Amino acid sequence: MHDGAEGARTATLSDVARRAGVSIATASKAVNGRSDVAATTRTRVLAAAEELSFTPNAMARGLLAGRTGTVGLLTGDLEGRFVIPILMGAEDAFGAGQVNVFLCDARGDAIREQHQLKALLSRRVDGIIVVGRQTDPRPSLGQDVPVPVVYAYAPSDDPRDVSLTPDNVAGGRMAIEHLISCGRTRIAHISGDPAYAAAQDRLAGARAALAGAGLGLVGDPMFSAWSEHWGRDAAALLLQRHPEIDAIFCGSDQIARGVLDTARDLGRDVPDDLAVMGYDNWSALAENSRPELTSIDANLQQLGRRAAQCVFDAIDGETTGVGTHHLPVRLVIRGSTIARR
Amino acid sequence: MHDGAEGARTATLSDVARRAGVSIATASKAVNGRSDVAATTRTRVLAAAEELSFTPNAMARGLLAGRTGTVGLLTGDLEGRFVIPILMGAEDAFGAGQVNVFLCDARGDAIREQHQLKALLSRRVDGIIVVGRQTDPRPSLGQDVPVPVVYAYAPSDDPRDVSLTPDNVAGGRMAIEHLISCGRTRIAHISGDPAYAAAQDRLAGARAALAGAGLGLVGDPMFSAWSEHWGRDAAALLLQRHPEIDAIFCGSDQIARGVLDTARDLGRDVPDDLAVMGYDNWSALAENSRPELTSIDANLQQLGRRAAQCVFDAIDGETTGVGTHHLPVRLVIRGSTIARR
DNA sequence: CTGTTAGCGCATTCAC
DNA sequence: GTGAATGCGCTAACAG
Repeated sequence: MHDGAEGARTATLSDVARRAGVSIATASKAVNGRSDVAATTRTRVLAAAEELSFTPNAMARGLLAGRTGTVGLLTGDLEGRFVIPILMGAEDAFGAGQVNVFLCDARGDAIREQHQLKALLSRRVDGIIVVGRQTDPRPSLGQDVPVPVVYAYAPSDDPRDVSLTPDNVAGGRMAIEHLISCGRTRIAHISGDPAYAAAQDRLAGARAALAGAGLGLVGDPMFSAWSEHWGRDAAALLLQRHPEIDAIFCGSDQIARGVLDTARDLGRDVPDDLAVMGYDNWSALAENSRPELTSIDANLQQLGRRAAQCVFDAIDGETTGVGTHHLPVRLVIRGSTIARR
Repeated sequence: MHDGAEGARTATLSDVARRAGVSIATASKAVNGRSDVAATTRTRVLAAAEELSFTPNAMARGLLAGRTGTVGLLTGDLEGRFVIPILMGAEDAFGAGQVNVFLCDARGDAIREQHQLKALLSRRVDGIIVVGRQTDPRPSLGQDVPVPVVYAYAPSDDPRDVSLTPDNVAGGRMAIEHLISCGRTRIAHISGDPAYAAAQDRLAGARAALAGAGLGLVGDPMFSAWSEHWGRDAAALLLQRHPEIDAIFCGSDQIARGVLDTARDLGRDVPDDLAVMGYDNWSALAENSRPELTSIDANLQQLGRRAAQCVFDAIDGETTGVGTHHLPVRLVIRGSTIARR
């Protein structure tokens, strides 16, 4: 039980020193494994520390060192599916290096974000990762933040900042190349909100790949919402208008799920008669459909780790190239494009 | 840009004091809004602070105060869908009270958890929330942690600890009561892994509600995995064996999605011919099915806030009752149990 | 090898 | 009202 009012504060180094019968300085050296301490003294100190369950005060340490061993993770919206894997990757990378992470959710509010930033700076974090929920550029925190800042997923709108974002253009290209390699030539595209850079980038990649193969999209790309409902409705319209279609590249797994639903209703066999691709590789959706969904994975956890690495490097003075870095994505093939046998 | 090597360290209070031509003590009082400072002096100090963009060092403050204004969020698995809303709720509740949150993911490893705990204590967090990913009891951190600990979602196995977990028994009861109120009497149950307390608790609640209405479950409850695939397979078997069934209560939304799929294949109309209920109210699934899923919501964000409140109270010495508290859940009615008109 | 001294940045006595 | 002094817990110089 933690002590409420009475004595027993948590032990300090001077408690340990007193109990071991040495000076504070010696105790410090012993605890920190410095070499210039007699072996016998060291064991005595360590024993005392153990008995008092001494834990060094990281704040006092940080005060001296000028570094705190903490970083801030500033996110606009924890709810977003994409933020979590990035968070995990970053926490993982930092955790291995004895760094702890402050989590701040600004809830998409710029004012709140300023408060959080202020709080992080007052905690003297050694660096900050800003995680957005879309791949559209977001406002920079500015150039006068006294610690390194790295933007993940949503790049900063200031090219002087360091930003890491998934390569959606490459993703669109890979998707189409995969479909073509499966022998498909009459390919349509159903995506989400056209205001998203992600939607436009994936389409651009898709178009480039099609053009490279001397092909074009069947019909106009269809944009609306990133939802299953839209996927169903769009597929119904599309398949009615262009029954010759042999593949649909979807802008998200949710949309793809809807497309699968409609294909089933219309008696179109997937993948033999119609190949369907998703995007995001959201396993809860992609691995539970009938058939399972081929998709593009943005390697977000990896992206989080890379962001952490950039912050580390920047803290050590090694400056990562500024600007927006587009990180590679990955094709995950499942039954919706290639029949299982 | 943050300064790499050269001068310009972040300003300290003594910088502010010097610039304002006052002593450190006076500067401190002015900055902290203490009353015993002349108005003119205060404005002068504040101006100086502004010009130097002075940010008080929270560590130095914490060193004096004995409190850090930080708490640890120790989770076994960030991947889990259930921990995120809890995290959000807690972060939200703390954020309002000027507290910052350390996020630690132990990745389900007990050793790692010990390390993380040690790190949090060394950072002198004022309290800790332990978030598990299942509602099964988990090992206690022990009674000798020097700060208050609250367990969220996964309760501690030690009754002397404070634990907050959703009331799955009530959830099961509410589900059945809703189905009965919809006029259903031949109700079956398909759930996930029977080793989960959640599965057993929901079933127990369901049985109690059925018994209260003089009813029983049709067939044996079916257990396997928390997946859509299982939902599809189980429903097929169930509806073949017991075609008279008029409602299926599912242990998760994923399972319910599978059940809906099979119902469609078999030509059973939902909800007229067959009512289907999910559990968890996972909106990505529940709001995108055809029809949309009635489900039980565990109010996890609320649970996170409550956990934060408990930690706050404990820090202030007000001890929340120890033991496991079962927090209320909520019925969310959609088209899978009541036809839209 | 060990202990003494001097701060890290700040809030709090208590004299003036 | 204001400022000099004290110390939170710890580490880095030195001096013994």
